[in-house]
Amino acid sequence: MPKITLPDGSLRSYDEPTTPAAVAADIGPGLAKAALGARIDGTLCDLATVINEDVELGLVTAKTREGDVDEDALFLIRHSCAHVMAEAIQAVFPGTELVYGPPVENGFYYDMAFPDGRSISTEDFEAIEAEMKRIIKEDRPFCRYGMPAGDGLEKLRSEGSKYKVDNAERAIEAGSDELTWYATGEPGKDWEDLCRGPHVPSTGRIGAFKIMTLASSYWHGDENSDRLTRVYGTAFADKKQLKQHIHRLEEARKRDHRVLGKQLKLFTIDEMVGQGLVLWTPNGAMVRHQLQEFISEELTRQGYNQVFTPHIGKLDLYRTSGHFPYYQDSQYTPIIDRAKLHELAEEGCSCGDLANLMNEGEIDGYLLKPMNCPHHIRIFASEQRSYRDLPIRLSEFGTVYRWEQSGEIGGMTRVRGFTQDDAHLFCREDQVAEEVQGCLSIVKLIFGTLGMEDYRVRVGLRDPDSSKYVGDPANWDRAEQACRDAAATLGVPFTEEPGEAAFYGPKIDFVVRDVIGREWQLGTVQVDYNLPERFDLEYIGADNQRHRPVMIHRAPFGSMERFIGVLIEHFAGAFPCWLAPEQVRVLPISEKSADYADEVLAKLKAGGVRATIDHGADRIQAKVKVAADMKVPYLAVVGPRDAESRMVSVRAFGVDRNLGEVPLDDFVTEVTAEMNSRGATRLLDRFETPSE
RNA sequence: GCCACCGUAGCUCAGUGGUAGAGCACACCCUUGGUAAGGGUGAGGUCACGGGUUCAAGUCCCGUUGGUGGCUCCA
Repeated sequence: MPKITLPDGSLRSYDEPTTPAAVAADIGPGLAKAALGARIDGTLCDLATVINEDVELGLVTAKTREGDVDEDALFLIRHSCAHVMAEAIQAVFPGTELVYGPPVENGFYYDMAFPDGRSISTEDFEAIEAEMKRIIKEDRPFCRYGMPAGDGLEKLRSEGSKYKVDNAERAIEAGSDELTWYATGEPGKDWEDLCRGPHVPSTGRIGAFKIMTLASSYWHGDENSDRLTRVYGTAFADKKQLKQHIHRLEEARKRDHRVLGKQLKLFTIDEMVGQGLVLWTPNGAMVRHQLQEFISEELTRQGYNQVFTPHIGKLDLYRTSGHFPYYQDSQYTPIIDRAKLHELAEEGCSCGDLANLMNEGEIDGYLLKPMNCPHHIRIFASEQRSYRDLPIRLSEFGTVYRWEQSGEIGGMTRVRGFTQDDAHLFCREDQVAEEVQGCLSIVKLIFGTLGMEDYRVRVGLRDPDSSKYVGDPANWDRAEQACRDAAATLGVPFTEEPGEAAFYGPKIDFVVRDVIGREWQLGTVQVDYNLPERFDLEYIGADNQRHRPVMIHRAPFGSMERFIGVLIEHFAGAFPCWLAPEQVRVLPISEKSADYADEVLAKLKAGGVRATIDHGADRIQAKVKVAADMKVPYLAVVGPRDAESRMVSVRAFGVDRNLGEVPLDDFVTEVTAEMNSRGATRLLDRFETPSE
């Protein structure tokens, strides 16, 4: 006699076991028709799930009662669409083995193994989609049936799919005593897939779908295992939502930093120079310069000392730090003396021998630095240090080089040479908490000034069951607490992730999303008990004994490349005035105002404003359009009227009208004030502007 | 590195085996116009690179290189 509580609090009683579908039908035919699935005590289920006890029941429809897209509905639709796609692909490519097909953010995928020699191309999408449409039109029910684990495994083995057997074995290992299948139609007759569900009631409920792209993947994510083909698709409740999704992808593309980087001439990447090596063109270099200046000023205020170190260092340095032996795969190969190479070649030394000689330290060479810390450590070690000197905070915009796999490189977010906003703090154990805290205050300030609130924070803690960590557990506890406390002060969501600490210390990471939804790690703050040990660092304590300092690595914005890449997207290329490469463009109405326009330009430049002038023969409409294309924050339009009254007519990026006339001197003063205050005061505040 | 797609003028792109195109940008001329593109003329290409098939290749095939999406990895 199940009693069912609905989301509005109302109660329905049944004399015998029922299903969400039946409850929906009781409530009304509209709901029965719209329901795609159910939430039973919060768990997403099929509409056909039998209810034989008291539960809280919610029915899943395409839209929530507030009218938003229901994420659970999308999950059901996409998961179901993955089945339909798999069936269609098997129909078009007989012999294809299925591996795993889950819904993911923005869609779904299905990993599959094509029969020998067959491969799928985007040209096949049309045929597959046609087959999918046919299956959807047939509106076949998704029918679930189960079997005891042993019998189910037997069935799968007899069918001969090693991947599905593997999936089942994993499910059983995880504690399932039953395996379930979903047939698209009649079990035993129609297509089916091992699946725990849930699904929409029938194929016809998949409103709109599209196969998006192909990728390769590895079985279990292991590159030494089978290579699989991954087919990505997406599905929505209706065509309109699908269309909106595709439109959003197109819009996102417009603010992609790679597109804007070209359009606004911020940077270029030249295949002649090398993959993943960013050339900062003047506009981008100016943005970077302004940002570095901002960061540097704050670091000075916080007691950091700036240093400069070279781009290479001896191999032995990185043997000591551990970078060379442990992270060889992601380094450029070492630089070895030419004469030495000739000599070895004459002795018949092979490449393998050479690698061994380097690994064993028999020959030395130089490494393009993969990290800045060893250099900074040697600066610390260059003098005897007293406890009174600590903390010592050495900062550098330090350029490092890493060998990333070619398929990974892209734009400014993943590159092979990049400049970190790096610093290393050397402190006493009792100073760790305060120093970690200090590292975060700059993050707050800079993210705050830039209006970047959309980031998340991960606190990486040690895995309590592992012994791989170096350092004293009591110190670890304190350092972990310091990281937690510091993260809490940021006022953004943070997660604690046990097991995610480095072996040498706990850390705090900052993660942001780019315009196409990919997550990127920006900065990090890491406590390190390992390197001071490896380099035998010490200071003299108040007790006149030698002590080991603790190191903190911190690069809160990660790299200038990645950070500015993300920043370009954050502002959609429209930088605030203080960061913009070109802050003001002077636009004379005609040649008659050329002299006055030149005077305006000269005054702006004298005030330190990055201003240009457009003396072209175009009409003012064209000049405004061209300046808007470059997203110049302020336009100073000057014509005979302005010259007469010694004013400029102001127009601001993003405001589609002439804001009005401002006396020339006021204009210069206010733009300068805006620049110098990094946007704390704005010229725009002078006008009544419509809210953006 | 793996899979798929792509690389044509400075930029964005059209061109599906038969004499390389458009818009914007650029140069010159006309226009001197008050807030998101006035008009004309012109210059600009080893169709990423290397090989092959063909009477004929931007177009088809192979290789290389670079880009994009994804996988994997990430101090």
